Order: sequence, then structure tokens, then C-alpha cells
Amino acid sequence: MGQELDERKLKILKAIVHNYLETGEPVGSRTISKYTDLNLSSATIRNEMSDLEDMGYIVQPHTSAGRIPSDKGYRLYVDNMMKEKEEELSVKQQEITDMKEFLTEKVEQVEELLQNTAKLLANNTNYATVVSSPRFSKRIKFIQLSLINEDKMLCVVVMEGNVIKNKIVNLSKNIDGETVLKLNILFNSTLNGMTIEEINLGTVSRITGQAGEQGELVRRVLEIIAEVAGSGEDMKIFTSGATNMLKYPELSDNAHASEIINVFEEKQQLETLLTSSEEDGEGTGIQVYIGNETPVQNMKDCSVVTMTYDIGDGVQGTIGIIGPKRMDYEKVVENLKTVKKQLDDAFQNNT
Amino acid sequence: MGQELDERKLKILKAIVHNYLETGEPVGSRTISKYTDLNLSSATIRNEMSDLEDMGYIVQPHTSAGRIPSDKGYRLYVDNMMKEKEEELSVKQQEITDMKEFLTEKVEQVEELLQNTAKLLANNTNYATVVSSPRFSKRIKFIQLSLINEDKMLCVVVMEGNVIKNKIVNLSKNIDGETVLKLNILFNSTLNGMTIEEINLGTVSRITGQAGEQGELVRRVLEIIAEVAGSGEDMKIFTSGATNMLKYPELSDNAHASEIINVFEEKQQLETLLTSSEEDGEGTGIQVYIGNETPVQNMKDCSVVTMTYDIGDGVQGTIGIIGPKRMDYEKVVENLKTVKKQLDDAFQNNT
DNA sequence: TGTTAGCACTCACTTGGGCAGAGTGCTAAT
DNA sequence: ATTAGCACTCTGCCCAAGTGAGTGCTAACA
Repeated sequence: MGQELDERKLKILKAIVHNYLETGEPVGSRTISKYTDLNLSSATIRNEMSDLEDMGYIVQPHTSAGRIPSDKGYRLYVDNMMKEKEEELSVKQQEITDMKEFLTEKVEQVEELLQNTAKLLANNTNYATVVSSPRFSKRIKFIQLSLINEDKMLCVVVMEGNVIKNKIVNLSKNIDGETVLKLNILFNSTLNGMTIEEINLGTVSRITGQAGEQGELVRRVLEIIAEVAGSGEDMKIFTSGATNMLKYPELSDNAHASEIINVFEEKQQLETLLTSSEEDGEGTGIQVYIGNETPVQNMKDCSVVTMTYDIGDGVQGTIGIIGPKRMDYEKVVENLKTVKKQLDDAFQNNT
Repeated sequence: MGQELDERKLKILKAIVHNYLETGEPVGSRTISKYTDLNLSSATIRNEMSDLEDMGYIVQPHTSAGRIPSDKGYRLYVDNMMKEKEEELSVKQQEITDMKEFLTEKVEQVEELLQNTAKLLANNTNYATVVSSPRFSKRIKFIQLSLINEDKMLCVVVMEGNVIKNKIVNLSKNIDGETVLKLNILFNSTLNGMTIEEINLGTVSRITGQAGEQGELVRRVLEIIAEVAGSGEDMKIFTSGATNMLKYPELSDNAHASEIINVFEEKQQLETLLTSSEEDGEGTGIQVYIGNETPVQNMKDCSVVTMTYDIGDGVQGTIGIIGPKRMDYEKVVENLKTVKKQLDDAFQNNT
């Protein structure tokens, strides 16, 4: 008996979670009895709650306190919510236009846009947000070498998505302007449109062959290109609202706080968080990690909601919202969906 | 009487500050009586302390507690210490070589060096550190325009100190390769070696004049150059050890913590902190702000020690160490001096 | 058989009193 | 001028009692 999760138990569980999300305090049977439309006495609720506890959906902080959701309970709640919200995008119209205004206000650089997005979400939700800059489809669009003076050469590589990388090379032996011109033509004709992975040994030897006596230099330039165009190495990460985390008592004690803030300072851990979430992503692109599920150990007492965005031309990244386990998942998901919509819009008109 | 700060009072004050720095707790007369070599009874000390309090050097958190230094007291202590340490650079030899090793280990980019410096200092001192990237002597070294495709042009500006800036321009009307070549020659011959401030209206009109029908384009490129070479706008800031601040009880309460952490997240306030300290700097280039003296209001319960570094070629910036008011000023100053020495060394061999 | 009322019990949290310890300020003696 | 001594004042800690929210169980009920 009570082994299977029937309709009524589900309803009670949802009520418990919901209430706990709001108050942050253990919720008792009497509250639920009044809170729901089930018209059951607190005693009955107590029995059901006892069952729910046996099944592992809720937990008692100590005897004779109310119950709080376990990770498993949260999971069920979130999954359920996601199913319900499947197609529905019910953000208030006002908020949408607010966002739109805010986002398109000062969009000179993509970076600024992303930073703004992070800030906007942090303000709206009162959680911490992190946005990864686009990871680019590492296709080379244009290469430019130029002599700065006798012994220094500038090497610029433009990648698809208009990401520009550059580096200055110290030359061992002098070369003249004409040679540089030739090298430019050589590189551009052979490498344009290629991804870094496509440049194999064959390509390399073909190019060095054609370069003749400049083979040495060419090899060095190729190395630089590889370094510069090389994968996610340079992924940028924008954060906002880290201090929001201090607003939640269960996280604001010293131990938790410094662990969490540290993650935001180092950023490197956020990177692993975002990239690994990218792999897990499914249908909607929205992913919810609860407590221990998060890829970053230091966040085990938080929940993370991530969403990947893709604004065409190979430009894509991930947005993450980090809050306490009792975060308002519904609101967060809605916010993310709206932002995604806005980003899409901004970039359809703007590319 | 006792209006003037005699030898003995000074000695007692120093003892109080010193002791408070170590323990973080109000220090009483008996402690000082035993602590110093003055051979005075606690009663005498009490009298002196009472005088010191009247003079505003120390403060009582509540009746019948020990005394703690006021901002004024810290100030005196620090000034005194700085005078004593004037020429002496007494960092243990071991630490120096440790630092050297650490700093030169992976110095591919200046940025990495600075980030490492920040981390090193944070670890050594257990305070938070912030390092501003060099502000460059905004002298233009080299300009390169290149066509990426029909309607996009890449504009690269290399500044002294090998800082590279770039931007992609959308062209309104097509231009051909030859024109670009001409423009390159034009820009480089007229602008090289100039600072952004030196480019006045005369220069602009001369160039646009020479450009003939490309005047419109030239003007836009000039704007970009201005934007790109424009002053400190792009100052980069590296931080480390922000979470160290949570280790000090007087700062780790929620209100303080979020104010402080926020400063580290926004970074913009740190920028004002560092630049304004640069202006105040004097002899040694080391500057100590105590409590309310700091330029950033949110830091009014902290102390900040800053030092400007200058590694030649117009490359200079500021390092700041931020901690509680009862930070170990001596240690901090020594650390900063050592780092400065190391940076100097690293760059004499490395430019 | 599922639901409910009632009751005893548990446990965290609050309140207030009492006590110890650290430290001061003052006075009187040296 | 210095010191010993004493009364006084706070803070912090502990403990005991009381309060309130909530539970589990049992017995009655529809």
C-alpha cells in the first residue's frame, strides 16, 4: 500500500514543495490541509506524508518538525512542472517588452549583450547567473600577416562569427614586404574556410612546400594559428549577481558562501559546469541540476538551471542560473525561455 | 597634560595596535603591562590609555572592554611603520626565490603574469588582491586595414607595448584592394607614433583631404581608432582571493560580505579604486588607505594598500591588497615591495 | 476501509536569571 | 608619578522553564 505514487500523494508532494519554495521552512501537515483543495484533515495528510517520507520524496530535519523536499522530491516536482509547461510560454507581456528594451538598448558588442543578459536575469530572478560567450565553429575566415618593424610581425586571424585573434611574432631573420604579401596570399588561399581540425599534416607539408625558403616561418605561423584558433580555450564567461546567493540563509553561512563565491571568482569551474551541461542538453535545451546532480562539486547544495542558446552562424553558448535548491524553478525556466526568445529576435534582425 | 604624544604613549599605542592586529580582540591594560618592556603596572597603562582615548587614537567598543585602534590610531601606526621600514627590504630570502620561481614559471602573456601575481599575493597574505593591467602610453605603432570580403573591413591597431586592438567595419559602399593599400599607407605615415590626444582636428582634416573620395570612410576609421586607442576604457582587472575576506569575522556578516564581494564582481569600482590611488601615490609608490580613507565607499570597513608598478615602455599599473582594517600592514608592504622587485626583474630580462 | 479527532510526546527556540571573567575608573597609599 | 586595591559595568555563557509547532498513534466513525 502506498507503494505507488497515486494522484493524491503527488498533489500533496507538489503542495509541500511549492510551499517550501515560498517560505523556506519545513512545512507541516496542518498547513497542507488548509493549503490544498483536497479537503482532508491534517491527520490524513500526516499519514500520506509518512508514506512520502518512506518513499524518499521528503525529509524531516528533526523529529517533530515539518517536512522538506529531498533531492528526489525536487526532481519529481521539476520533471512534472517541465512536462506541464512543455509548450506554454506564459511570461507576462509587459516583462517581455521590458526585456527586449533592455537587451537591445546598447548592443554594440556581443559581449556587452551577454553581460547585460546576465545582469538582467540576475535582477529578475534574484539568483546568480552565468553566461558563456559563444563557442565558435572554428572556421577560419581570413588571415592577415603584416610587418610592424624589422623583427616583429603581426598575425591576425579572423574566425567565423567575427572573432578576431592576434599575436605578435618575433622574427629570427628579416623578411621583406613582398614575402609577407606572398605568405598572405598563400595562407588565405589554402586555409580559408577550414576548421582547425581539418588542417592535417598533409596541408601543413603542402603549404611549407610552397613557401620554399620561408618554410621555417610558415611553420611558426601555423602554430600560432592553431593556438589562436584552438578550441574553447578562450571561452569567456560573464557572471552577475553572485552576491544574491548570500540572501538565502541556507547558503549564507561562511563555509557555503566562500565555496560558492570562490566558484564565481575562479570562473574555471563555471566553465566545466556550462560545457558539461551542454552535452546533457535535450529537447528544449533546458537542463535542471538539483543538488548533487550538478557537475561542480562545490555547488552540491545549490540547484542549477542551464539553457543553451544558438544564434546562428555557429555562435552558441550556455546560460546558467544558480540558486538554492529551493529556487523558484518555474520562474527561472520562464525567464530563460523568454531570454532565449529575445536573443533569437535580437540576432535575426541584427546579424 | 598628556596633550602631546610622548615616547611612552607612542610605545603603548603601538603595542595596542600590534596586539589587536594579532588577536582581533580588544586589548586591555593588563595585557599591555605584560606585553611591553616598559615595566609599568596595568593601572598606569590604564591612565595612559585613557589619555590615548581622549586624543582619539583608540576606542572602546563598550564600557569595560579593552581598547581597539581608531582609524587615526591605525594611521599613526602605519605612518610610523613606513618611516622605519623606509629603506629596509627584509623579506626572507626563501620567500623571494619562491616568488621568483612562481612568477616566471609560465609567463607567456603579461596577463597571465598579472593573474599569477594576484593569486600569489592573495595566497601569501590571506587577503584579497587586485591587479590592474598596464595602462598604456597610448602611442600608435601600426595600423592595418584589410578587406575581409566585399562589405566588411578589418581594422587593426597596434599600440606601444604591443597591445593589439581590432574591430570589424561594415562598409556602406564597396572599395577595392588598391584603395585599402593606399589608405594603409596614408594612415601609417600620418598617425604612427602619435598618441590619441595628439590627433587633433587639423590632422583629421589633413588626412580626409588626402583621402579624396574616401573621406567618408576615413572619418569612420578614425573614429574607430579613437575608440580603440582611447584611454583606460579597456583597463583589465585581475582579482584573487576575494573569499579571503570572509575569513575575518568583522567582515563576514551578511551585510558587509555582500557589499565587498559585490565590488569584486563588478570590478568597475575596483577600477576607480586603483586609478585614484595612482594619483595619490608618492615616494615609494605605496599607498595605504585605512577605513573611510578609501576612495570606494563600500570598502569603508576595510583597509587597502596599493602600489603602482612601472615596467618600462609606458607599461604601468597598480596592485592593491584589500583586507580588514586590522590587516598585517607590515607583511603586506613587504610582500608588495618584493613583488615589485620581481616584476622589475622579470621585465628587464624579458622585454 | 479510509478518514478523522484527540492526545501524548518531541524537539527547537525563546526568555530570563545567575554567574564568571575581563576590564575599567577612581581613590588612597607609596 | 606610580601603584595597589576596590567597586562597578559589561559581555558571554549556562541552565531552567515555558512555548509552540508538529508528529505518531490510537480509537472512534461513516
